[in-house]
Amino acid sequence: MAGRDRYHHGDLRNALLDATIELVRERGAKGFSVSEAARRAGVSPSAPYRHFADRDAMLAATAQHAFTELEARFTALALEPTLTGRAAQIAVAYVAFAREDPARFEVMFAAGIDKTAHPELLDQTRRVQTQLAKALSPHVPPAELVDRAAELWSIAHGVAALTVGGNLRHVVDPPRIDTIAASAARAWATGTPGLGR
Amino acid sequence: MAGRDRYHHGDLRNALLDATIELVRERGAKGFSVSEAARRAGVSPSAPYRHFADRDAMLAATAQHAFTELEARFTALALEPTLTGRAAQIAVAYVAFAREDPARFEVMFAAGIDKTAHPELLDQTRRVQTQLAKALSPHVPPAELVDRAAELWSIAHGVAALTVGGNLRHVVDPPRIDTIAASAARAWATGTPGLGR
DNA sequence: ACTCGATGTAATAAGCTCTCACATTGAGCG
DNA sequence: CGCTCAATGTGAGAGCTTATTACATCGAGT
Repeated sequence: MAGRDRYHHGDLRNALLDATIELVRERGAKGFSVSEAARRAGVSPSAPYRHFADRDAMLAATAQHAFTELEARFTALALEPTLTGRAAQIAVAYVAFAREDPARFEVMFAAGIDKTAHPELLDQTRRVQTQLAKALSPHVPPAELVDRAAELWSIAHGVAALTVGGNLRHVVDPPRIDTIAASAARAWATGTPGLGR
Repeated sequence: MAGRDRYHHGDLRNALLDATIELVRERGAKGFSVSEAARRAGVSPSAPYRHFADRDAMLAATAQHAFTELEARFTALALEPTLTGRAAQIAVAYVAFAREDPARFEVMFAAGIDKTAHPELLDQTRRVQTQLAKALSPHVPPAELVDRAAELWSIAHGVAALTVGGNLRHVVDPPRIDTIAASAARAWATGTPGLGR
């Protein structure tokens, strides 16, 4: 509770981050505004600027939080033993992550944030790549790991991005999306030369 | 030439579309503004509203133009005979299209346009899907065509989106992107059960 | 008790989207 | 040849937004 109507909010930064993702859910990244987030947190329009450099920084901080959630999702997977099993498992988990909360995914990849201006986000993309490489490592020659991980990421990301972007809407209906992700990943793993199973 | 300083521009709609894509190239979709586009076309800030319902409609019209360019790119392909050949060829062409002019790709997929509010764009997505299905049709059982085409699109789109979004920047360097696209598509085609080559 | 850094406010400049009444123009018709 | 009308462009303005600046308030330590 922490008594309302106090001059100092107490946890404004987090309140603003909550308001941000909520706003993106309601109106998309385009519809997000610093002012409205401040309004919802019950502070003046200039208060957020004590905690974030600018509008983009608020979205970037939200994106970073989303990236750590994705990271956790991956580490929580009980990886299957085979390459095809893992590939499908990872792709399905990635797509599920995106579809559960499209706003999260939008902030990470389609909010127009310049990642070179927010190095912490570049770091997060490296971590994703690293996690995928680690999952593949038992089944892929070390020299190919980077490329194979990028390929798997691309497959999962492609299904996720096209889906949440509404580009497959009149082509594949939602329940079948998981099937598409699993099937594509499985075929990729099966056809990947060099090794696997 | 068509004499300057005339009250009526003569081809304002097209001039605005040119200004739009140019602006997106310079500043991203987020940085695009109706006012600036009008300024560049040499008309008042309200003139564009005679040709487009709102800001989104300008971006949507630009996106539609981009979709027709992609369509043309596909029809111009001299398709290879094998499934793996075609898959790689299509994926590489798609990624090349995205990388040649990332602004075009951004407007199509990451400008935050609500495609359900612009049915002509939904149509365009269906046409992409259809073109891919047609390319795969000789090698894939009809019952699977829709899903397989969506899978190939996802693979190509994943590589393209991650790349132009800067998410693979510190992982895979640009020249190798084509390799990734071709390799992923080839593996997918090779491992796709049911048929192929 | 006092001070000081952190956090919030008020006021404001500048820019944007979109609307509405009005101006200008060219094309077709009598 | 002259008129009218629909299309196209302008000007002014309402209401929003981002971001800055000077000022206010508060709590944690000394």
